[in-house]
Amino acid sequence: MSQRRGAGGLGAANSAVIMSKQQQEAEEMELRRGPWTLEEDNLLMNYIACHGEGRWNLLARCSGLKRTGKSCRLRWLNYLKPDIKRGNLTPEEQLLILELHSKWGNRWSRIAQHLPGRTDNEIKNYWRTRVQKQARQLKVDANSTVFRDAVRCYWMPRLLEKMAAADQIPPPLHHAAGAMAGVSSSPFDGGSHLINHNNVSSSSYGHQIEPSPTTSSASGCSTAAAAMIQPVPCFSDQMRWDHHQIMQSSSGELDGGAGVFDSATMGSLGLDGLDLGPADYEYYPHSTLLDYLNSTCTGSAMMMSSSGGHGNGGYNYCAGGGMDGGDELYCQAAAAARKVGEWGGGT
DNA sequence: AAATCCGACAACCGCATCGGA
DNA sequence: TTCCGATGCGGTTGTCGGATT
Repeated sequence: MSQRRGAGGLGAANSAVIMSKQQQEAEEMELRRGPWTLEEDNLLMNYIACHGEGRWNLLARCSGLKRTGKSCRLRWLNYLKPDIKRGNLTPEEQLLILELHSKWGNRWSRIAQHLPGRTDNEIKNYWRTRVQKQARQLKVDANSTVFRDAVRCYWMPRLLEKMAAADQIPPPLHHAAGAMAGVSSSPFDGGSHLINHNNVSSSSYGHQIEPSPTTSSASGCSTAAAAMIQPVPCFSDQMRWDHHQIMQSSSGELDGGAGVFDSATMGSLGLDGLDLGPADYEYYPHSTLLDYLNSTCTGSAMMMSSSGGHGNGGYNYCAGGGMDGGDELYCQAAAAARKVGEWGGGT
């Protein structure tokens, strides 16, 4: 790393002629680069404990650290700060990231503001290593409509499923929880009345959510979902609204381009990134994201294979039949609405 | 057991923005 | 108004450790 850093990020043409200010500083002061040592961490923490955050260049000069102010700031914000949350991202956090990214794009710091204890760097890495990997394997652009909708209609519901499962909602009900992310019979009721029959009060997100008239067992969503919703008002409404738009659109807004994905890709995908446990397979006729995409592309055949039974999966959103071209990519709405009706007792 | 591959993460870079002189 | 330093942001890459061959 340090070798590359030694050459800096300068273009080859410039590097021989122009020396950046930072490089000059580095050479003059023999600034350290690369991984931080324990001693450096201690120095930084002690200095901040005494003087507080901020004025990073001053800190760098006065603390005895042979680092740039930038480097000190980054080390503190991304690693040493006491409220940094460690460990894997929870399904709730993943879901939030997916949703917020669909809203804001690569505004990592903005997204991070809604995930307490998580840094923009961590979120960015998650996106690149998990989400973009899926897109690469599917041979679609991560920012494409196709992929975004696949994420929304396939990935998000499963994350919601996991959250619901964590709340110990029985399978038929947590199917409905999954469906909540994908569809609704109206933009704002989201089928949320279908779940949380267990009246669970705990939240794996780490903060307690007071039951409200809209999140109670009578009409609310799962508590985990509710917890997730808290930091971002309109989150669930936006999601449901998006799907309402999908449902309302008979022609679909996709312009195709996805086609049917090849079997090699399909075989390579598995459940990468989704982190589902073995028990989850029982309920998912679409075991992969690619599966989902293919099903939306190939129209009725796959979709209808599951249209008959309870408990055989809630993600065959395709209404099937009567679609052509790009429409086939976008067929989850009607069937899903019916599924929601089934799981929810057809109310 | 060794070599290679790959995913995850930490860290750096350049550029943009902000605020004070 | 302009300049300049400080800070923040997003993109990129090196390193490390575990998995696979």
